Amino acid sequence: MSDQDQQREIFYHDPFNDDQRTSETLFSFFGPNSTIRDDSSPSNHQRFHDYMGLTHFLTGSTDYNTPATSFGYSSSSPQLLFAPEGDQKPVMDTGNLLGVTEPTPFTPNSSSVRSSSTEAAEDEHELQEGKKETQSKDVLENEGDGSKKVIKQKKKDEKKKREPRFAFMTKSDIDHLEDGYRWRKYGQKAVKNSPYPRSYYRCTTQKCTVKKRVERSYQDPSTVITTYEGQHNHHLPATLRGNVGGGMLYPPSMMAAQGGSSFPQEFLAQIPNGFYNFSGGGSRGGLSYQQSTLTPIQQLQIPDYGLLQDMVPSMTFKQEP
DNA sequence: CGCATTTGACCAGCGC
DNA sequence: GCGCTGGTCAAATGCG
Repeated sequence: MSDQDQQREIFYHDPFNDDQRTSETLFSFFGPNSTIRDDSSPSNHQRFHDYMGLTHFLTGSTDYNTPATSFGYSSSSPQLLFAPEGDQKPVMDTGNLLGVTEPTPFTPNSSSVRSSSTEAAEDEHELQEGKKETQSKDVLENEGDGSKKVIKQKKKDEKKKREPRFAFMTKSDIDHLEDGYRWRKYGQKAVKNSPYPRSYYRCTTQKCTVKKRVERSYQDPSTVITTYEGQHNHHLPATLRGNVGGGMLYPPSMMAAQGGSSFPQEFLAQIPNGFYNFSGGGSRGGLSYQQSTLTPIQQLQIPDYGLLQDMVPSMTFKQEP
């Protein structure tokens, strides 16, 4: 994979609006001039409303499964690389917040544009998902040739199913960021053209099929790319390392948000002046999590929030049958 | 002892 | 058809 490919991996853009939007501040409510807290601005209300669309897309509208539970609680910054599923793949990516500047034009149904490793990997992953399930089914059910066609069709059908999935990038020394859930590592693979392996995790909660992949960007080793797949069908583990809901894992400034059901708003409100890099962290041992420090990521280029306005409704539509 | 991690093997999809 | 690749499995191992 070329460097270009690697870069593509982390900056998909709105397929419909790249040519219409200003290049200055995308995702402006996270930006340096963020006014998300300014309730006096009607436009901000609108922005907020739209963000909730995004949130619901990500979470399937389950409060306990907000993106915040995935990245807000981590010890690193939520630089959202929004990777919705579906053929259109309108991936809004703030991955280029990390110093990548040129927006990548997105053409719906354009496999060439989609051919990032992340995207491809996700597709691959999804295929594997269907594969794995059908694998056993094949063994159990496919005794004769007659059923092969049925199995194939099954695979096709399953291929269409996509778990809600999103990715984000964080600046962190820690590969596997705490997010409040318990994960079991079930695999690790070397990543092509990268010295850093990709790790595969599965939620340890029974009947929860959520998975995540964690890999470090070889271009920026300080950047961790985390991809979540699926939605938790449970709340945060009650006794996670001695902390209810893993609450102690997060900086006090984030605590208010965690307890509430309307976390996304509060979570966002907790992030003043754009994306931040939560450095510091804590001990896995239990209560010894120290308060994270916040350091702004200077090289951020915040995407135009207008992207969201146009993207979210359709994405929400796609994701919530 | 129970649980998590490691790691080599395996499988299927894809491109050539 | 073959090789490459990503994703998963599962036995072995480590750890508290």
